[in-house]
Amino acid sequence: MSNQLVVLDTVSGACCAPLADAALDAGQAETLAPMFKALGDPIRLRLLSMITSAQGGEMCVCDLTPAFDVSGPTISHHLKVLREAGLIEGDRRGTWVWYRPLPEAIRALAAVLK
Amino acid sequence: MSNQLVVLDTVSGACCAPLADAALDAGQAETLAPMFKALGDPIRLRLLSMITSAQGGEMCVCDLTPAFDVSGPTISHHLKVLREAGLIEGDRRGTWVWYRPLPEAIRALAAVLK
DNA sequence: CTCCTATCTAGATGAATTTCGAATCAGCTG
DNA sequence: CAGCTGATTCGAAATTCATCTAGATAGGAG
Repeated sequence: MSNQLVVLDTVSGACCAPLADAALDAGQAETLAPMFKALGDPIRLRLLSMITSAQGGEMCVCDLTPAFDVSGPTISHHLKVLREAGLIEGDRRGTWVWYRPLPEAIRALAAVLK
Repeated sequence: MSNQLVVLDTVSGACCAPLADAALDAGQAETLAPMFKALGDPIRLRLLSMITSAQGGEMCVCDLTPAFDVSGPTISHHLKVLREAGLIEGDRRGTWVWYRPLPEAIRALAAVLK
């Protein structure tokens, strides 16, 4: 049941002390960096903000794609990056795919910064 | 006196509403993404955490470099990325260069995430 | 002034990223 | 089943990135 490599507690969303309190060790940095990296693109940042602020708590790809000047496959790629970073999750419901945020992960990032 | 393109208020550290409150516009995303991108590397994340948690509020490059397995120029490069992202600043004092965090910028990122 | 140390800059290289069009897959509808 | 629409995957091109070595620059010590 226990996981020996828990760095990000998916229940509490906790991971590490705030930056100002203690330096991250290499393992914590390896866990957190890919999450920040996923936010390091303007399209992905807007995608996450649209999904996170959506009323109903989730958003259809069909509503995300037309908000950008890039192709559908490119949006799909960026959503995959956010998904693999553990920041969002999505599921198909019939014709459409809906994405919602994973708030514990986002909270963990916020906690490290402050 | 007023600046028409202020996205990040360097006095208050404010920038944008939390992700959950409103979607970022393209301009805000273009401003914030490079800052998150700078955090998207494990070495840079550790550098920032070491600098930010340093007692005295600043840290010498000579104490940062030996904590990593990469060459001096590589550390110098990563410090430059953090500097250009507006997350840290540094100055030479005699032989050594000292870096300290820019807390308004870090607070702005934290505010967006929560 | 000359040497030594700390840091940064320049240039090169291999790996990763962004993006697209084409092809594929999932599920509806007639 | 055949055809349509939404979304993802695939493969390729252009760009960016992390890292190194070598060399430059800044400042202190003899």
